[in-house]
Amino acid sequence: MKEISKHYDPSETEPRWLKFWEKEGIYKFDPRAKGEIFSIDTPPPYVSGRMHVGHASSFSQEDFVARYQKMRGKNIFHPFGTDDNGLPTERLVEKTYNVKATKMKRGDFIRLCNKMLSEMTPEFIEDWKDIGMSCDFSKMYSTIDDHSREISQWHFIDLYKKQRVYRQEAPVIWCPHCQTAIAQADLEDKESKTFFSNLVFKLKNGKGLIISTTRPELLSSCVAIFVHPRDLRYKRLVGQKAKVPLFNYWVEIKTDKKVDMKKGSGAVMCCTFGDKTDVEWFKEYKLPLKVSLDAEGKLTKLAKKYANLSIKEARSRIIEDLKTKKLLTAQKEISHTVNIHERCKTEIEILNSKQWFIRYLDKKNELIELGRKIEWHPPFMRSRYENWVKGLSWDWAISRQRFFGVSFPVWYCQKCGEVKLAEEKDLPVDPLADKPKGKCGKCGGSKFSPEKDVMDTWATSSLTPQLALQLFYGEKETKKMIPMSLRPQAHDIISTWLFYTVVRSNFHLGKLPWNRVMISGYVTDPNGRKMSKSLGNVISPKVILEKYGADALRLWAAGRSVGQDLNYSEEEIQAGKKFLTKLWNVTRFVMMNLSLATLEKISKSYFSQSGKKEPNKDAILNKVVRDEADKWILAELQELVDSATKSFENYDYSSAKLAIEKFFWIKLADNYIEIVKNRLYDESPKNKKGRESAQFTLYTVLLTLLRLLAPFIPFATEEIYQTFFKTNKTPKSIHLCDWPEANKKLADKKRVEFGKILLKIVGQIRKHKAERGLSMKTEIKKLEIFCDGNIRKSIEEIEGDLKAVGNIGEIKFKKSGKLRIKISDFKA
RNA sequence: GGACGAUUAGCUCAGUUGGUUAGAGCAUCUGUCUUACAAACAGAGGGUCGCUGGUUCGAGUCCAGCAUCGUCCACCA
Repeated sequence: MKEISKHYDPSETEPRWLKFWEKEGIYKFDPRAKGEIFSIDTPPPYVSGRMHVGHASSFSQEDFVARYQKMRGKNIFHPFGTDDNGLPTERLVEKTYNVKATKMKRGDFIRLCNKMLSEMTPEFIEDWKDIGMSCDFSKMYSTIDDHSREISQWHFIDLYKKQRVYRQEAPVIWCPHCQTAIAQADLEDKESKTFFSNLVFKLKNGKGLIISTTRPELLSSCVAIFVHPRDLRYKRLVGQKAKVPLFNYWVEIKTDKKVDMKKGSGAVMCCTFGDKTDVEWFKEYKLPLKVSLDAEGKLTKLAKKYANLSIKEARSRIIEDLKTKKLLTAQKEISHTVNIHERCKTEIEILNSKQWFIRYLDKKNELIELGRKIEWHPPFMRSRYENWVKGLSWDWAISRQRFFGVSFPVWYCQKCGEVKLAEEKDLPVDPLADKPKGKCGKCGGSKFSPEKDVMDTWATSSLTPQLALQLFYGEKETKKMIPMSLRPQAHDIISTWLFYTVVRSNFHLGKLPWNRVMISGYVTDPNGRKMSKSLGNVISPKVILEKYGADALRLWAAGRSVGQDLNYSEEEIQAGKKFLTKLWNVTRFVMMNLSLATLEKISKSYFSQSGKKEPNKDAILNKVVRDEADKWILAELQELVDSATKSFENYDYSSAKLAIEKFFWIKLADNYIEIVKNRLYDESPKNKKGRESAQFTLYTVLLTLLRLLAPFIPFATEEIYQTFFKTNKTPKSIHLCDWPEANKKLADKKRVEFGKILLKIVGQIRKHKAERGLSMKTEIKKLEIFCDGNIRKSIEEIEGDLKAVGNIGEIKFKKSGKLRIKISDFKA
């Protein structure tokens, strides 16, 4: 027998098994392997710094499912990729190298992005390996590599042909900091303080009309004034004109129901563009376009003396001038919510510009219907999706005036402006470097200008099913593999990644991208607050891994039901580590009491010739297991297998974990082992059969338990399996073993019920001793049990075990309907 | 303003279709070296299940309303 330490040391075992799994290709995907395919659309994490603890928990949860399904005999497609194109990478590059993309040559900047990624990515991925993800890391995609660019461009062309994508000059949401158009989904809310100012617009008769606004800097963009049609105060003014202060031109007073009579003076100026309502009015009333803001968020020539000022500067200068000219009657500080760009937290503007859009507003109902066809775990997350789709009011703007992204496979004819698409066989293309083939289809022109914009990162990441599948499959087979089995992801990107993927899959293939989704919650700090750098409450998974190991981290992640937020608690992770120590000690106990020869003998009968099949149940039943206590724990085990399987089938890993843990600690460690201890210690010939029964039982229980635990704690279970259970006839890794099946012959409700009685008696003996401050070893001379005939019969069968566990001299039975015990005396 | 979730022991959470005395871990207290484990074990204390009504023989569980917290969305003049 190998010497084994008292404590389980993850820092020693985990790296060792990581290497082993990689070397043996345990998680490699083989499209031709046996078994129904279970495919997972793994979220490609964004390469920016290190893994977040939120990642660690949600990826662990995904991995529980993957490992379970693998043990169920499915052929698991569990790919891995990274998301790295777009603004966050650009911002990180700018920060890391202290450069500015807009001030550099485009090519130099892109080279810098690629350089940083190639340096960062390998280390970044290590974190995912370290937490024990069972992904096939041998083939990976990145959303900016040639593979992804080709697929993304191909799908753009597909959309173009299907007339789902269009280019149009229109008001778009614009980030002045990133200097690009962005999508509705890229917005966040921010509460901010500002001044609500009352401005005087002079009427023809010399009187003043009060307009309340928070955006006086947009005055030169004012194109109309609106009042409510039923507002009696202004009824006579409708159709008249008013003079824009400082800029002294006339705008018409119009009516619209969207005006809130109670807000400010009840009269509002419409600027192109201050907000979304302005856009609606602009379109509805065909108002003129007056652009007073440029791409950088500075005022244009239209603003005359305020040109080139920033919004903030212009605002205060205009306020000053209005004051001087007595055109400002009041100003009060208010707090309002503004939209900011999620990536850089800058307040957004609305600018008119030419952009590519994916048209989906006409498909809202269909998209809601599709959402209803997906199996949601947990189900209530679906309403978030529906809510989002119902609230959509802009088509999806997919062009970005940035640099590090997938380019559009598009040129424009210099003569007539017609779009010239790249040919599919040439993909991926860089229109800035490559030239289109042939002449303009419309006018026959042969000179073209490239599209400089790049695609929104979601336009590529919404194709992850295709990106992942095409690493292993051709185009046709990929189509067949969709819908995939599962999309796991966090709830904060339901309105982006999840929604966009549904959109793309529907437009390209006319079907769902996956059959079910599993939505994970957030990780918050111990006080339930979201972790963020500004709060300084971010916990790095690296620190947890070093201190407690991946298994402990995973156990913690398994502790919250799907979709629920998880607050970080070091105590809970410690509890996970304690569980591992306990598991280790139970294993040591079992192994100390099984000689190698016995192990071999039992192992032979346990595994059939094929080396992988189910245990020989009849052998267990008829030949080896004979004691009641053994049959009891085996009956409990069957119940556990049954309930854990049901939970996993329902994607309810946390219930499975709870049940397994409870069985392990309470039933097995605290009670069963205590009960059979003496039977194991007694090596006398007359106890041979009793001893073997216990040995066989312990072996069976432990190996079954290990397999149940393998999805949660892949490292510790592998260590134990490899050290004690693996033979040349068994699978080379526990992660290639079958998931245990409940054995109906061993399952026995009556024995489970009897177990409760047994535990009650043992509990009362322990309580008796504890209350008197006695050692558990103290001998009890006589134990009287008051019970009915049936129970007496069962107890008599385990009399030996019971005497041993309580160190009881003699057991007497008294007839009684209600179970109780009497401990008459004991020796000190 | 809308949608969704949460509210159960000091703390973190379980609690299946309504059914005996509402469970676990951590923390607290008492005891125990017991040939797996003192980083352990045994035992104990601790809860008006957010509030108010309703349905029911029976409600932590179902229904209605309210409150507090969280998330997403809308509002942004």
